[in-house]
Amino acid sequence: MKKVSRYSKKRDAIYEALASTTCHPSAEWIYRNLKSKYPDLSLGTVYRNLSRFKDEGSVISVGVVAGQERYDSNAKPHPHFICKHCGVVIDMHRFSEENSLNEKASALFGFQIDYHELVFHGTCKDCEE
Amino acid sequence: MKKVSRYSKKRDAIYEALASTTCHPSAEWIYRNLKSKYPDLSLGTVYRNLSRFKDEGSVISVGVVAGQERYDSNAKPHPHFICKHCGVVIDMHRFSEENSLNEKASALFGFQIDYHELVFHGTCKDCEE
DNA sequence: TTCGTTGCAAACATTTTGCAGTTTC
DNA sequence: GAAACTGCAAAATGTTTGCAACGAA
Repeated sequence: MKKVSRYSKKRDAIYEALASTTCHPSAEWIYRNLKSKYPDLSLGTVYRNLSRFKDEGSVISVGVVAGQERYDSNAKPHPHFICKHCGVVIDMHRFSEENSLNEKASALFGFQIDYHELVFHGTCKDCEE
Repeated sequence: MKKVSRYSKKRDAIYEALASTTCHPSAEWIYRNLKSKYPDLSLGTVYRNLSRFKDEGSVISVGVVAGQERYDSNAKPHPHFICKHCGVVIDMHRFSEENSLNEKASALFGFQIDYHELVFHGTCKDCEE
């Protein structure tokens, strides 16, 4: 019953576009980014593949910013910072304060916890003036 | 230039509906909840007032769950748990592990941080079987 | 009477989907 | 050749908005 996966040049390109930026793009950003190289690319294909990546677990969603879902090819959860002015999404890797949060939360509340999201909101350096 | 605020029975009812539940409802949930008591209530009014509450700071957004924005009348940020199966959103008050996260993040990265969101994802007790 | 608030429906923006044609294997 | 994949455009979904009627001060 399982669907066999077949190679697709565009799927590779979509993943590559996502993996080679740190800007946590939206589906539309990826679409515009690839449109010049693949003029017949369709937005539906971008959505379909992003959805597939999420199912596979190779891509995570950073959440919805200004109405658009934003994606991250770094599936290992890590904190993010979102600027309330320009909407930029910035990784906060080295910030590993929260390694044990899941266990603590699980112990306290008894939920079965897969992962957590930690998102800081504020003003980025470019928007400070 | 500032708009004077006038009393509105429906605005009160919308806030009250939000404040008297712990389910972090969507706009549509509030609409359905009030529809029997206010048969001529319109969904646009719910959205308009929720948006107003957010601007005033009396309500915060918990984020978008399954395509719908979810609201919380407890404007003091606190962690949440979201079940990946049924979408229930649960407060995690007593969990205050993260009081100093903002300062730490600010010191490390230099951003001006207003607040953060901490959301755990997993399976709630009802969906475990 | 003024002008903030609402209902309604149309407009909007993002995402999903059906289908026929294309590509991979 | 079978079935996965895609383009396209239509549909679905959640939210916003314009406008005339309504209601609070």
